[in-house]
Amino acid sequence: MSPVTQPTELPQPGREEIRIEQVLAALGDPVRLLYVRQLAEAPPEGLACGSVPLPVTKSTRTHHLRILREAGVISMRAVGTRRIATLRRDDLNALYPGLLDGVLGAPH
Amino acid sequence: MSPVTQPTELPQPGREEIRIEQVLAALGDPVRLLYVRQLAEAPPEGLACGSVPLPVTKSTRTHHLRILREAGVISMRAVGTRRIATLRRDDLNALYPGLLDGVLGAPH
DNA sequence: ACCGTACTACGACGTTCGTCGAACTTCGAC
DNA sequence: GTCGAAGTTCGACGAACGTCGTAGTACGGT
Repeated sequence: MSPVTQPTELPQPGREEIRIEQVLAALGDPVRLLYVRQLAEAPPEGLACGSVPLPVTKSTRTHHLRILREAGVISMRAVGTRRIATLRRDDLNALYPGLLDGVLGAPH
Repeated sequence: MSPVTQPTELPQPGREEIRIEQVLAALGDPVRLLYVRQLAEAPPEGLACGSVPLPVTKSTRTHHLRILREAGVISMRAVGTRRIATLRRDDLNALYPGLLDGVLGAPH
């Protein structure tokens, strides 16, 4: 069979579908903000989801990552059994210039 | 007696007490974001709370304004029976440069 | 003194949210 | 083929949230 490496991109909103309320609500949770902060300091081509330490269980982590993804804050692609996450910097900067830097620059 | 005009400032966090999670969560609600957007387009010296149209009742409005105030997003002072609200632009810009503009510049 | 306006306080309610554990899927390695 | 590692899904639970109506406070005007 031709098990060609699929698109592997998990469903996410296009740039024009991103809504500011959802982005802000997604970033408003301490666990998710912690995740985004660590993701922002990672190499440009992303990070395995599980490699970021979080004070919650696996299933709760999945829940939070989904909210970030559906809000348009992060992108996830499947690589083997892993998920690689990246910050959607370009989209966020284009839509809300300054927002991301303002959030990431806040007192840790 | 000396009914000197009191401080009239309602309790709010000092600049150094403002927490980014609270700010983002406060701005993440549609009703509150609507309020902040209208407040941002108002004259620099603020707006009477009740003069901003919102699709909720009085008591719900009070609730939301308190959340915005306690998060450090707005400032309120009493003038007669009215409350005048102002955006804490200086504090927010100093703490999270770019954030406020990013949020306010978002598609209406 | 009275009344109306502007707002706050207090329950109460239904809904959403964050959390978890257990069961399941998928993939890679041996 | 079997095992383990990485994630997801599915209830379930308590806590927090958004909403409302009623009652109460505080101030200004007449």
